[in-house]
Amino acid sequence: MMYICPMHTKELIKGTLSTIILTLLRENGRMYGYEISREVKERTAGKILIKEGSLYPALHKLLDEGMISKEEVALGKRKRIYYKLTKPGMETTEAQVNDLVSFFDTVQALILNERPLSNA
Amino acid sequence: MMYICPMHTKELIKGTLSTIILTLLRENGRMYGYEISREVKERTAGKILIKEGSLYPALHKLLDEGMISKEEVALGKRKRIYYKLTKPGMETTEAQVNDLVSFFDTVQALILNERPLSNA
DNA sequence: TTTCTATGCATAGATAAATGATGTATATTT
DNA sequence: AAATATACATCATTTATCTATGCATAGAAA
Repeated sequence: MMYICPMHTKELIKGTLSTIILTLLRENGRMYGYEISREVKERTAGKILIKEGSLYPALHKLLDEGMISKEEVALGKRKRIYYKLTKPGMETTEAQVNDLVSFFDTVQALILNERPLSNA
Repeated sequence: MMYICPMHTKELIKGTLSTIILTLLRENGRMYGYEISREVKERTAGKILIKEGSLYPALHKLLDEGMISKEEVALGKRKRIYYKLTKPGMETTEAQVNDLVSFFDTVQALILNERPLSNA
């Protein structure tokens, strides 16, 4: 059986991943990487699949930038790394969400040819 | 005076440009590059600015892929290159718009925490 | 008339984000 | 016992966009 993959979601549109991660952390308090990827898959009905090769580097980058902090937890012999937002991270999350939604609105208005109200 | 540039629109989120070009061509029949960049700037109130270094390579790629055709027009001593959609280009435009809007919806639902109706 | 701005296309090199592929390991289910 | 799920990691590749630069004509302003 073949899975028809939408073009734009094949490669996550660049710029959305960090915002997705940040908002999930804001919502859930703390999460670990694998958990994030599961939740995104579940809540988007499999439409968005974050690859490990994208997720872990993105988390490391957010950590380097001071947006999130980490806490390692032992799981028997395995480890799990929980992340949560820092204070700067909370502000950045807010800004990024506004920015992204605004961008989506702008592009949608353009491609769906929704003219400004003044022309309606 | 300083211009505060939104993060995500600084670099056009990758994946949106070709869709923008295609929809404008569908709407206007035929357009040339410079005209496309002007119209995008005008209709987005300057929020989206397509750079020449992005626009012309994108047009050439769409041409190579057979999505658009070109027609060179002499303007005195200058030239202007008009593009219009091919038949495959029309179908692709439709598909890309649906795909992009769907992706936007999915991401927005995720980051704005709009749960599926079944959970409401 | 000179100069600045707008029009118009083009390309080479840099950047960066996401992916694919691969690796290691433990835990759980079948 | 084998397959699948959990859990993190990294390297090399891809590719879309940007920056910077270039050339050239047209029109407006000074």
